Amino acid sequence: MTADKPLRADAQRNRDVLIAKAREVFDAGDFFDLRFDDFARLAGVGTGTLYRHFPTREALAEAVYHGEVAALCDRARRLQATLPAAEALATFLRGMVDHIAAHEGLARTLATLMADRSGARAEGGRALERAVTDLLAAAVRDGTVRDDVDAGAVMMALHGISAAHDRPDWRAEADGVITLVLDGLRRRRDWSNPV
Amino acid sequence: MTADKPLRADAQRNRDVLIAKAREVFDAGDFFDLRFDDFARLAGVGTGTLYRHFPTREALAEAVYHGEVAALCDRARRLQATLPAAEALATFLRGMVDHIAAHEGLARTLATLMADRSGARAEGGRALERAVTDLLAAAVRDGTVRDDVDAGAVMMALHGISAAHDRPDWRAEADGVITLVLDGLRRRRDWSNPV
DNA sequence: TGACAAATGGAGATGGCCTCCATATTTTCG
DNA sequence: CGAAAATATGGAGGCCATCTCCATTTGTCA
Repeated sequence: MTADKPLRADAQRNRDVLIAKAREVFDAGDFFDLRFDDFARLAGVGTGTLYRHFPTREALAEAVYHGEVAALCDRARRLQATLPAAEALATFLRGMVDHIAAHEGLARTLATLMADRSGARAEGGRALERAVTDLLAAAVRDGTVRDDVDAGAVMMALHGISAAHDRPDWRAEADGVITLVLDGLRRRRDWSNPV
Repeated sequence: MTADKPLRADAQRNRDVLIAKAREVFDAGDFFDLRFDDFARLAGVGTGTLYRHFPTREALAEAVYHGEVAALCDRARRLQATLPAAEALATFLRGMVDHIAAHEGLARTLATLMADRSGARAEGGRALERAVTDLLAAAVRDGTVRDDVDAGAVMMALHGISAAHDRPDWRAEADGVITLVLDGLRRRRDWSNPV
């Protein structure tokens, strides 16, 4: 999938600088006040270079998004390797809310730029869903989480959280949703499914 | 709020034509393939007229959105006046899903255009929430719906539904969510809150 | 009906987006 | 190592969508 061609050293360097600068500007929420050409200057490259690497604003957004997703998946894997399953899941989800809260501008900018028919968005979503599925599966194997709920539900909750960013007290509600989800997932003796 | 100034007759006519044509083009999903000036031609007015009424694509989107919200609120009020409360609520929510399903292009276009800091979006959301609140309150008064859940939860569900439009079998899932919500709202004898 | 106000439309200025290519840098190979 | 080939760079300039401006038309009011 990402096996295109090995980039020349300087090209790779420029590409990385562009993505890093983009994340920075996205996060600050300043991206739409900027001419695309000026963004090139800001990153210290010529416009030609910018356009070769990223033909459109959207392409740039997709690259940033891709990196973000990769980092999150990585984090999920690391947590799963070092913590008990249930704890790994909880830590990951709570961390997700922290992450969204800390990078509101980034989330908003990415959402705006990829609102229209972005294959990358779907692909990233799937990658994240796979990571969550793994976390869940481990917890189910542990016996700490019920086995009749799949990752889709959790993903919808996360999606809802990140989409509702303008709610007055978003943070409290988001934490509430996560608590609800974690609580709901816990395996327990109940009326319909006695353990 | 909308008490600016009475428009001259021809101005009002042009404005209406523009909004109607915009809704049509949005719905077909063709809006982003169009030069803004060409849209003016398509609606049968000069570019000057277009720009006087709607300085930006976003302004046009907000006007369409506003109309859409007004129609939905109207529908809620009409249902509330002619049906038993619980039925009115159910019909409204189901109709909401139908509406979103039938106007996918419109929903997508509006979401794209108003993704960025749109006060109109927030305002429309509040108007819709008020309508749902009224429907709920009536049903609570009837005794057919529990009284410890507010409209916010329902709004989040609707929001999630309209945002997840690209899911493979969106329709089934959406219906599922509505069923879940309606079911959850029904007043009943249960373990924690005996009636 | 006349006079004033409001609205129109489209020609043309403006300025952002993107291409193109002469030059510079990296890599490969003798 | 040095030269040739391959790859990448940057920014001047063309192109075209966006938006403004105003001479003309249309509606309103007395």
